[in-house]
Amino acid sequence: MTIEQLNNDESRVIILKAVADAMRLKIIRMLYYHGGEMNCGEIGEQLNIQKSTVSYHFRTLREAGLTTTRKIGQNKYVKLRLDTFATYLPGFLDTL
Amino acid sequence: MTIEQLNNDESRVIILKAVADAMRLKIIRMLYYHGGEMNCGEIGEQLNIQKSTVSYHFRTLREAGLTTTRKIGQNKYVKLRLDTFATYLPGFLDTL
DNA sequence: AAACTAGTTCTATGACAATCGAACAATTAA
DNA sequence: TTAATTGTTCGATTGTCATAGAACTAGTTT
Repeated sequence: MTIEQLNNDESRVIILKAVADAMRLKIIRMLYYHGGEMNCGEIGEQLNIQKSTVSYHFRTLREAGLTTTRKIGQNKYVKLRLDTFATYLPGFLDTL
Repeated sequence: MTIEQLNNDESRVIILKAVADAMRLKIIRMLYYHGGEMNCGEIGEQLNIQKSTVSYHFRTLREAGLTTTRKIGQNKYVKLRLDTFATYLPGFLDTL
């Protein structure tokens, strides 16, 4: 079940909930100001929480359609889906 | 304690959480498309939930700085604070 | 092959959120 | 002054969310 299959309000709520968390805001801000992709570990290091928790937040963002993930070897690279932000939260990233 | 006294991320999370709920999205949409102020009862009627629940959602929106309230006699009128939306969620209302 | 590294999944836990119904307060109408 | 109306607050319930730690998978290094 991906975000695109839900009706408008359901996906909107999922997206907003995904963004409505201090940790995930930090992750989004990092990704945005970094520009491109970031290693999951790289991000996790700066958050000072367990890797299982980091993984949980990445999943939440991915399932909300706010990020994409690419695996290379044992590393995973995450980047923001600017299209989703533009559709549901236009201008939001620039306020961070 | 009002939203303006908190640091940026704290208020951001409160605002986003306030918006990340299906009922409150409906309320916001109603207020936005109606244009001006609306009677609490008027809004509540269309939501099909108990008045105590409606009151709870109004408080959540107000404490997040997303609405203001004005009491006239026994009625209460609510309107959106467009300034808050513009600052934290620019363009968001137009996506609704 | 064995040890190491990067992430995920599972289970448990504590905190917080949404809802309801009942009691309450304040205003207006009869 | 008693009814009715409009909204708030309180207590209880149910559900969801964020976190941690342990066990696990997949890929890498030695």
